[in-house]
Amino acid sequence: MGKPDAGTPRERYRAQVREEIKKYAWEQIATAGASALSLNAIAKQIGMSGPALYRYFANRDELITELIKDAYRSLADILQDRAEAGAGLDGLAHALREWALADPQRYFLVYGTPVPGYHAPADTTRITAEIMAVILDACTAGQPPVAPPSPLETHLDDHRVWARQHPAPPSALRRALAFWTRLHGVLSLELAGHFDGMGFDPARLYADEIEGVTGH
Amino acid sequence: MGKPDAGTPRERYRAQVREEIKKYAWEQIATAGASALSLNAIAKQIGMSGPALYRYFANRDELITELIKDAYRSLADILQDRAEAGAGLDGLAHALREWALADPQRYFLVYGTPVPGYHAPADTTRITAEIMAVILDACTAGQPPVAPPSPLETHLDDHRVWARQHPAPPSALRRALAFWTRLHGVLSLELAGHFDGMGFDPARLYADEIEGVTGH
DNA sequence: AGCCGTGAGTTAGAACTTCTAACGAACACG
DNA sequence: CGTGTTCGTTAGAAGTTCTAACTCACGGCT
Repeated sequence: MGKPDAGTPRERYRAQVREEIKKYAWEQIATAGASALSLNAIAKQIGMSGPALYRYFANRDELITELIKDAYRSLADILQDRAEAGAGLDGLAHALREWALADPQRYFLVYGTPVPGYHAPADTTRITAEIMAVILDACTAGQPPVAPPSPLETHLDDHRVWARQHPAPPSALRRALAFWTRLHGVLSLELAGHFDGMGFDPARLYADEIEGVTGH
Repeated sequence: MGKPDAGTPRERYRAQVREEIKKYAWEQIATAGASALSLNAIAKQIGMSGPALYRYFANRDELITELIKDAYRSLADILQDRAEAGAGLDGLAHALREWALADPQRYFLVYGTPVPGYHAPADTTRITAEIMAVILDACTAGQPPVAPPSPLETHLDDHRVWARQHPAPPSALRRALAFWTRLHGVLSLELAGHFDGMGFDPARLYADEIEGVTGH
């Protein structure tokens, strides 16, 4: 007994078509990138003519925003699942890489080049907070703070609005940021193809950066 | 006396118009991103009608490729200049950040989301080799290799096609990669606005990452 | 059971885009 | 002073997003 897919028949049909639209949208994005996404092409694939899609999404941007939200959501879910399964910082890091490699364009939808005017909706900022909380948990669990905080760590401790009540010590704040920025650095360059033809194995560089963050 | 702008009058005029096209193209990219670049709009700004631009660029992609090449070139020039002026690894890092902040969309043109099909022309890979050489120089000059190489460092030493005859020791190879990936990690997240509303100062995080790479 | 309003899908069309084709005119060169 | 290359033009094809107006069928209510 799956979830009863609550709602009126109309609502259920509507949700179903929305999902089908998004399915073809993902296919297009995976093969040609988000900028090449064409509503007309999607409509043709589904079998209805052009403007019909505007019953389901106000415009192209709203569809893309929805896809970005779904991408964020799937990343947050995976990280939360792994964390609940007892994964440490390195487990989360590997989960992140698997998620990214599974669909590079999905990664770029979240962490890639932003459109200058675009402002993320409130939902996504809430999801990033969820992700940050998982990382902060893992960073706090890592090791007790022993050394006196560095200047940057005290700065982070002074401006911890982004940690949202999380009781992580200054060193954990720093490590969470390192986790995010360093892994993103390796990952985004790899996915963008900047390591192509360089000879070395990106996975080993990634693993080494993980060690650097977790403290060997 | 500046360079005489060699060539026939036709060639000089042609080069001049090409530059004007690129100028307006950069303006559009800076304000709306590369995906919003419109050849028609550029033509209108210059004062000629649409298809005239196709005398100067075969198509939209060729114009963008040209802009990417210019962006790469300007970054390489800046880093080489700073290196010749005696800048160390930290000097190069700050130059990189200044270059990125001066025009975020230019940075994304080089290091941002790639179009799945796109393959960089041979020119740009030569320019990346130039950039890598400058960084490797600075990494080698840093400090003598004392400790035995880590597993990753020996791996990099075994696959040093990307270093192109550069006599950098394994530790310098590792540091060059850290320079690239870690600084790109912080920088790209900052430019993409992912730090917005988080409270802390990205410049301090960047400076701290520099210290991590240079070895305090 | 039957009405009937809401919402889905249609076509037409406006305003864009890139890019090709054919034409005229201006310019540099022999 | 011709002459040919090249530049810029207009026309138009094929694509895009998105609006407007119309039909029609489905689902809820009496």
